[in-house]
Amino acid sequence: MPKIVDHDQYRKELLQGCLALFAERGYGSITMRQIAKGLSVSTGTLYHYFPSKESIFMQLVQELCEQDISNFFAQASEEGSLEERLQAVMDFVLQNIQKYHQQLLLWVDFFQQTREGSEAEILFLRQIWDRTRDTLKDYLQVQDPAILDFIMVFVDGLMIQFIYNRGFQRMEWFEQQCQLTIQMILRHEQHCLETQT
Amino acid sequence: MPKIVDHDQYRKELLQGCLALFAERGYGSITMRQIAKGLSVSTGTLYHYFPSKESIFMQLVQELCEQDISNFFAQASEEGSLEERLQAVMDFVLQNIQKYHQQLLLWVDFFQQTREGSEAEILFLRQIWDRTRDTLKDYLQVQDPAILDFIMVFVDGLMIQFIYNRGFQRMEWFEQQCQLTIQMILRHEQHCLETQT
Amino acid sequence: MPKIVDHDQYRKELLQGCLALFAERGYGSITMRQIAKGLSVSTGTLYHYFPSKESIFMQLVQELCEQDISNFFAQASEEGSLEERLQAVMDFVLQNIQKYHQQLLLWVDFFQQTREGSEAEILFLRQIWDRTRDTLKDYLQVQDPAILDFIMVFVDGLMIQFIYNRGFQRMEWFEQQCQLTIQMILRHEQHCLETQT
Amino acid sequence: MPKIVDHDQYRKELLQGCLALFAERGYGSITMRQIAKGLSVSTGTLYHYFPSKESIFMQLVQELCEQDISNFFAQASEEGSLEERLQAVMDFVLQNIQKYHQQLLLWVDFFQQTREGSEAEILFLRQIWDRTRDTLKDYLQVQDPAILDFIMVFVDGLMIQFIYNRGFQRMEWFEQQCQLTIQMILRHEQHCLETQT
DNA sequence: TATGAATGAGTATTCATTCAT
DNA sequence: CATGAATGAATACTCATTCAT
Repeated sequence: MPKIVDHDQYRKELLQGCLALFAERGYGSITMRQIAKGLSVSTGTLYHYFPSKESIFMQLVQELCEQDISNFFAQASEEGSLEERLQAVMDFVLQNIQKYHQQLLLWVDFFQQTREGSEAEILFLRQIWDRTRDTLKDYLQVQDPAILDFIMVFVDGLMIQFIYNRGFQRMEWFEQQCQLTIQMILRHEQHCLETQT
Repeated sequence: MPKIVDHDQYRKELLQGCLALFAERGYGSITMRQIAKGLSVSTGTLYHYFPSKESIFMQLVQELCEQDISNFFAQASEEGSLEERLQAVMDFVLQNIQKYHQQLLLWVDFFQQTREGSEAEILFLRQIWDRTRDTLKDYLQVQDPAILDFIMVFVDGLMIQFIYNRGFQRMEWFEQQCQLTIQMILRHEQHCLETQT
Repeated sequence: MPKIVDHDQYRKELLQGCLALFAERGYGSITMRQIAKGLSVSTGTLYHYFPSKESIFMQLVQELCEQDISNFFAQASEEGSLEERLQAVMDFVLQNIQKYHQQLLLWVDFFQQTREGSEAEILFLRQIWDRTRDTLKDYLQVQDPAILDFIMVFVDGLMIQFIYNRGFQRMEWFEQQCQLTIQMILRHEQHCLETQT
Repeated sequence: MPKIVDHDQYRKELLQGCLALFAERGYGSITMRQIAKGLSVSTGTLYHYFPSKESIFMQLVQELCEQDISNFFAQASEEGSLEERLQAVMDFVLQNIQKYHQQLLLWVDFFQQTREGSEAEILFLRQIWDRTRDTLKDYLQVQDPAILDFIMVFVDGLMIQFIYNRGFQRMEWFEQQCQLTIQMILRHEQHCLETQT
């Protein structure tokens, strides 16, 4: 009988601990020793659960994404008009803006690091991105893919603002931008309906 | 390798050479040896002009901002309707997407680097953002500041897409997003005019 | 002006120092730190002169082989009968038996290490081997390639004996084996001449 | 994985399994985890039966010698002329070249390992060599001990070639070398008989 | 001024070994 | 007996920086 440890469960716990560490120092800057120390395990143990630093990152991205999606559905009502659902999405983004801003930093850092990297990782991340988009599509029930992409572009742009301004930007500004965008989308949808008939 | 007597002038020339190198490999990944090689000087010479790697980076960011951002909208024609001018802005962005994407990368690197840094740098970048917005405002003659911010958010979001997709995304996708956004803005402006009266 | 060092000359000096270190501990067992320490330089300096541990080994093998050849010709007379020249070869081998035994260990160790290794290294060593054989061929003026291979097989076998017996085998035994082999080869050559006519 | 109660018996079975593993990857390269995996046991179990990696290796060498070497010439027919019997020996060597090449590798590994080791192991291997020579002597009925040693030197040299060339050398080359050597020995014996009378 | 040789702590990763279960 | 999680020192190699020339 081995030491009683739920390998998979413990791996996820370590992953959770990694989020804060990566966010704090960035993918490129943090070392495996620092991660191990931050998690209060040895480097050997770290490698027992993850084959490489890159793997930690990959698994972390996946885990975060899955959490995001389930967190969102735990909070958002599946009912309501398009406007209400757009509002729910934006509310969720604004509530988690701190967290998403960290995630964006992580992603960009990673892309810097693996600039000439193998296609496999890029495709993997691509899939996660696609999954998020599909979830968004199902929730909003918007048919036009361009609108979905537009929303995600907008949210990413918002994060960049958050980075640039490091919290100096007032929260109201973000809310205002969201309202503006929601109105624009609604008007666009309205217009499409009208021109169709 | 020019034999320039003016220390400061030569320093700036070296800095110019660094731009492409940093953009190509990222601050974290490029080594001093690679920079030196890329500039066709020895590491010793590099250290003669810059006290450290971080110093090169900081000076580069500053230099870039000083010369580059102010020219953002210098090219576009001052004539035409709002739609034409929005189109001119988007065309300009798409034409220079490669370049702005590099700058965004540099800035994110900068923020990673100065994560716990002094407020001075943040304010400095803030000023650049404001200047860019003012230029945009003058050009588009749009009164609503939220719209201007929205455009900049959108452009930043577009850059993030460019990073994520590393050229996998077709150019048409970017053009489509721009058209969508232009139409949304025009419709918004139309709506504002109608409700005002 | 750089620090005055003849890069290539110093590299060869380091290489000389490596011979003893490799021979003492084996290619697989010795570490780069130990090599650096043994050469009284830092690991950084070691990597300044050699790109990798494998490269040190490769260059060492080449250097040793070149030295062997030039040492041999410095000693051996180009004149004389086949018997005298065979004798010169065997004398040279026996005189350097200690050294060759170390080299053989090095080679075998290396082959163990790079068992699944890239073809490049194997081809490189192959070339060195071929060069030795060509030199032997020119010296002995023996036309039959099988005889040359036979001599090299015999010498390698002798080294294995030296390893197995670690000097317990008396020197006379080695001399006796050499004489036996020389006589066999001469008799073979004689026979070939007779049957040809 | 048999469930054997006899500790010692099971230990020997594990040892048998180790032979292929060591031969395949070499003492230095194989890890305890790989050995454990290859034997379908856990590392803990491995350490239950053997105190260390080195211990496995040493016990393996001993076990191999005990069972393998004595069977070296058991297969060959006891009838026939000297030529036929030499041919039988060479055929046997060539048939088992793969296996003996592995054993030679193991022994060289052993010598690398025990470079500064106790004399006991060396004497032990010496005995094996002597026993092999005695078996060869009985089989070939050659009186001259130098010839017997010569044959063994030749066979060892052949193995070294096998290692160096890693299968690149065609099998015909080995056969050719064997034929050459047989002819040389026969001619030598002939000569001895002639000069004796 | 300019060079590039030298440094050594630092990097991701491996591995023989231990030990709680 | 058996397991495999845990350890941490060790590995090959890197890199910002220094400094003699």
